[in-house]
Amino acid sequence: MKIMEDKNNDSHRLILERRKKLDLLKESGNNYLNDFSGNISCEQIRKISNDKNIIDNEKKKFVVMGRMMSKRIMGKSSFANIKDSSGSIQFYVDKKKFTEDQFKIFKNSDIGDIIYVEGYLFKTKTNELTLFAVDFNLVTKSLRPLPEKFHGLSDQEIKYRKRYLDLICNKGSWDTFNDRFKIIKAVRNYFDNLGFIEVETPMMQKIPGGATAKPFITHHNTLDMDLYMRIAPELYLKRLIVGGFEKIYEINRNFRNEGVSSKHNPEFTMIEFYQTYCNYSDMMNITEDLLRYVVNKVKGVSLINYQGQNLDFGKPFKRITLKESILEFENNLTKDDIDNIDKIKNYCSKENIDITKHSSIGEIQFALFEKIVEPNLLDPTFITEYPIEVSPLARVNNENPLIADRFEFFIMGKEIANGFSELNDPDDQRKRFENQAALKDGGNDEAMYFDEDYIEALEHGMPPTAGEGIGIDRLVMILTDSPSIRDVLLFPLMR
RNA sequence: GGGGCGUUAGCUCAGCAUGGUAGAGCACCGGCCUUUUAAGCCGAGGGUCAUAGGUUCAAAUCCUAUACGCCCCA
Repeated sequence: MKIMEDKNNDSHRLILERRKKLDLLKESGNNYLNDFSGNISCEQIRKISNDKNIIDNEKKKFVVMGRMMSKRIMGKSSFANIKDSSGSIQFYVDKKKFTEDQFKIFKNSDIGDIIYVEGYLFKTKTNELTLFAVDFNLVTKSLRPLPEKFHGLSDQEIKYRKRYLDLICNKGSWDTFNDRFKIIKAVRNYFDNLGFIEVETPMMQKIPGGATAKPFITHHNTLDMDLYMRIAPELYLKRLIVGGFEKIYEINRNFRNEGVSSKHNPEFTMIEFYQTYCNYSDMMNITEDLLRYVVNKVKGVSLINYQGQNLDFGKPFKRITLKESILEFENNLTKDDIDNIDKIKNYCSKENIDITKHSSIGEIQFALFEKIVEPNLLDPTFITEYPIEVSPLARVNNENPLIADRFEFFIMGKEIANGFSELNDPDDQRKRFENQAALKDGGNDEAMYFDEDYIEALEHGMPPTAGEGIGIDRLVMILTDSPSIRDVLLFPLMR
């Protein structure tokens, strides 16, 4: 671990050097200034500079504020760069044009300081747009040196732990997070435009439901009761459907007490949305339309590249059933084999697929799918016809009682979304919960809890509804070409 | 849980196979420098080589354990 503890001399010396400069500023009452206004962003300046009358016009002065990122002093003339959230611009300091005090402040300023620059625009010999400074001030002293200017910050651990440094130094990281929030905004826009209402449901739940996952447990002192951090908002959102809402969504955090990997963080962001008088097929259409909208909104094109693989969101997404997908990726199995419990078990043991926790054929088919198909689903693909046993909240199919009206959606081998026609038969839901409770008693700590209160809500009548959850972090990974979920979480969990 | 890789100056990295006084660039400090842009030139400072043991006359280097991180597998 390379976390700075300031116990060595070099770090101390660099900070002391800057503290001395801060003391000088304090003496002149010039430290930690506030009350600035009238500044303009670097991006705005670049736009304005297209007007030829602005260049070399000493009467047109602009104020820029931001962080000083580089500094080149050459005796009487100096160049430096200032960066704000919109970009950066070079400024020029002519020693003769500054008072002695002004130049002293400039000379004593360090890379990383927050500064104020006022000046007019001109172009250098190399045609770079530059602000000719007529005034300069140090607004906020930076007491610690920034990482190296050319290579930036590359220590993965410090990038995650001290994200602010990563954001200052690495344009790529900045752009990724900028895109992340554009994506979330585009998703919201999409549903708002369709007349969906954004709602909020509990993060702390007495009974964690809506997914098969291990929850985090916490405790309320005054009430002396244990509570769970939610693993999904699903059962509360469906209570709202019972209550009369017809189109709702929630974008928020879920918490799952599971392993940490490049695809999993204990807290992650999901959107769940529900619409009455719809089925799972409508949800697939919405998903396809939504992704096309978001990709175009954020990237401006429908063809993107993820880790070397081209992904075309413009063409129709593939739709295939779970069993068909197994046959597609495994030539040694026939359609009949998949439905034959002995043959499929035999195959799994040969392929080292762990099915010790599973007994029913549906569970084994699902395990087989996860192992041999899922990692190979590179292009955007819907998988349909999920076994009923692994879909305890989904409506049973009319023709085939062994499958649910459900789909999952994959890109680049990652599960991005899961949606289905909602199970609104309270008696069927009770049986499904009973099965889950039995699994839990049997030692499966990811199985669902029995939620009597939710059954009661269904007994009041939930209109036919379809719903879906989309993993926002994974979607952001795809759209920002990020290999790890930690690259799209501002502050990923670190030990 | 198993395996592989990594941790050296504030930052980016050499050095380690074959043990022998700790290196560079950036940053910082001093000097020179009027259109630079990874500015340049001269000079100076800055290290418990992740931690703890071990082997050895001698360990950043070899061995063991631990911590933290990254990747792969379960």
